[in-house]
Amino acid sequence: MTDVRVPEAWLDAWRTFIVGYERVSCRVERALAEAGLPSLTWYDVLWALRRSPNQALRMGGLSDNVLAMSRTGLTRLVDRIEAAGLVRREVCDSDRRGTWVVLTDEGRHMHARMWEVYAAEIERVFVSVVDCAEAEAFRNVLERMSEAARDPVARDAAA
Amino acid sequence: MTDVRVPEAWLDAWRTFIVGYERVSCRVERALAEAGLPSLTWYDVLWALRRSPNQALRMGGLSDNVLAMSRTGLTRLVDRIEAAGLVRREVCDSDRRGTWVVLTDEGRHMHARMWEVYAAEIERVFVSVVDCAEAEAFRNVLERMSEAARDPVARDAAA
DNA sequence: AAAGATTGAGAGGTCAATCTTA
DNA sequence: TAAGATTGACCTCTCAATCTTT
Repeated sequence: MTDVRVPEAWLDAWRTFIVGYERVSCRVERALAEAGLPSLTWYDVLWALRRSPNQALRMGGLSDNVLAMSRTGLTRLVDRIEAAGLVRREVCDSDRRGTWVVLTDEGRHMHARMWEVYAAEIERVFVSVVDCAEAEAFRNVLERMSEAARDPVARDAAA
Repeated sequence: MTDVRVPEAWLDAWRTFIVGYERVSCRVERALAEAGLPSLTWYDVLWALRRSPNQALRMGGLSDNVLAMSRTGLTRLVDRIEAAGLVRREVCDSDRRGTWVVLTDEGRHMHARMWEVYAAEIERVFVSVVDCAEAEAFRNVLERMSEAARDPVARDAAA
């Protein structure tokens, strides 16, 4: 169960990380659902577009922003979001292989409504229980973890 | 984009949290897959059983341990893990409505093999980049967040 | 009637193969 | 031939309905 490479103190923190993420993200999803709004997956797409130059991105660019989703999955996701009228696809003139995904007015409005709910939850589960110095230390730790997770998985590292 | 309720410093930390979790969990999944081992979902089940009194739990008890999965989803998941020979189901004598899920020897062995790989990744992305005091502060923050996320979503809070 | 668990139908995801344009 | 994006087949998860036992 234990292992010399992962001392108990770090292991406890790791478990709390996994469980904490689950609890917190489930809570946000629940709040959105109860408000009759789409899920966080949709939010990620709307957010990525909202902050882009012309509130538009090509599928590839969108894929870079929406983690935890394959390119294929993103195609299906955009299909649904487009069917809901929140984005529209446009052919890319400079490179006709590409497709632009453009945020519509409805999409902008939906993003705002979702942010209302999302922000309220972030306030409750994070801002209200963590002071500024703690938030900074938290961010700092997570940035190092992200960085350490970036490089390729080391196979036969000992060889 | 910004909101008075969520100051920029906290919002940055929140984004790093979401992205960091994704990166880190993807890396662990990748390491398991490349070692030809099952996913973290299976690990959670094996781990919960491994640490239980008789290395056995009823479906309900298992469901409490395996977050991020509905009761129904757990039934299907256990179907597959059982088909792989890592657990077996047994009727519960004291309450014949219930089902025991029992860890097999193969299951114990698989858990150990998976932990090898999992621990190596935890070491790389967490232990090696965070000191003990930081890990403790990290755990502390996440525990407060978990706690804040626990109570029911507040509807009509202002009413 | 309620609790423990499973099943059928459907939503959403992935991989490999495909289509189109560069 | 390679790159951008989509499609087909398949896998996994969820909700509502169901079956069995209390």
